[in-house]
Amino acid sequence: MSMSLPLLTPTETVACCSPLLKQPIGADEAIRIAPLLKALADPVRLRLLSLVASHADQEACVCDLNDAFDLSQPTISHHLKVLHEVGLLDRSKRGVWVYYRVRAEALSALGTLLGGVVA
Amino acid sequence: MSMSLPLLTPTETVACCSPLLKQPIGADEAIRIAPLLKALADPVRLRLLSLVASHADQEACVCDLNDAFDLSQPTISHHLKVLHEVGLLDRSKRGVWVYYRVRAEALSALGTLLGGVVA
DNA sequence: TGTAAATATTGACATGTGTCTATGTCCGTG
DNA sequence: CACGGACATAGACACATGTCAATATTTACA
Repeated sequence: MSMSLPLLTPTETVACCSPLLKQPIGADEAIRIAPLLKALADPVRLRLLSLVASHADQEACVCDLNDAFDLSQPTISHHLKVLHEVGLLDRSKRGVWVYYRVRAEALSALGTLLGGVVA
Repeated sequence: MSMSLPLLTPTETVACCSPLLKQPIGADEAIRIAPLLKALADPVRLRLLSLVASHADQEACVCDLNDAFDLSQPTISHHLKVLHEVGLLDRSKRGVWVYYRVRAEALSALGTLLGGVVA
């Protein structure tokens, strides 16, 4: 957290468009970030995240998600677990149902790292 | 759209897409984007990308990169190939040396997809 | 209490991935 | 032309990952 880099040479300024590109990332930092990207780097999980976020109240129960894929229930459950474990999805149980919700801060932190700008 | 999206590289796909959270991403779209994230989802490749971008002129030759890691030369070559194949690194050979350069648009497109904002 | 529904966990399997050593290819130089 | 250096490719191997069927767990309700 919190690396402030005040003085930039012209070259550095040009290079600057994302924290990743501003300066060499540390080995430990890379090890910490990679699992987040790895969790996202699957088509099913990308769709799951997007589906949950697009759902009413930005949350969805597993029953809704299962129907959206041609995959077994345990497989969906597995993917949700992966996203939850890296902190991209919040999980709350209400009765028999389990609801997942996107942790937008986590996602946008990743986006910022890569240098994106919201349209 | 939907005229013909057959021949889009992963990079092109990301470049034109709305943020992941605004609407459910399509299955085909997810399949094209995931490889980009997968290429990034490795600590060594994250550092490679960052190192290349931080280098003078935003490009680096393999000889420089090899020294920065405690890995064999073929392993580094492999990772660079992965990053190159998804369009995150440009490659140019000059004499005996090969120089890699970050394709910043590709990265920032990904960032935008995830909803990040440059600080 | 017993049964059914919603999720999670387990175990198995095929496939993918990161790494290495060994070898190949391309290029400059003597 | 031959040699050496820079980088890529091939093959091998251990380990991780995505998927499923089977089973367990939790909860509501008759």
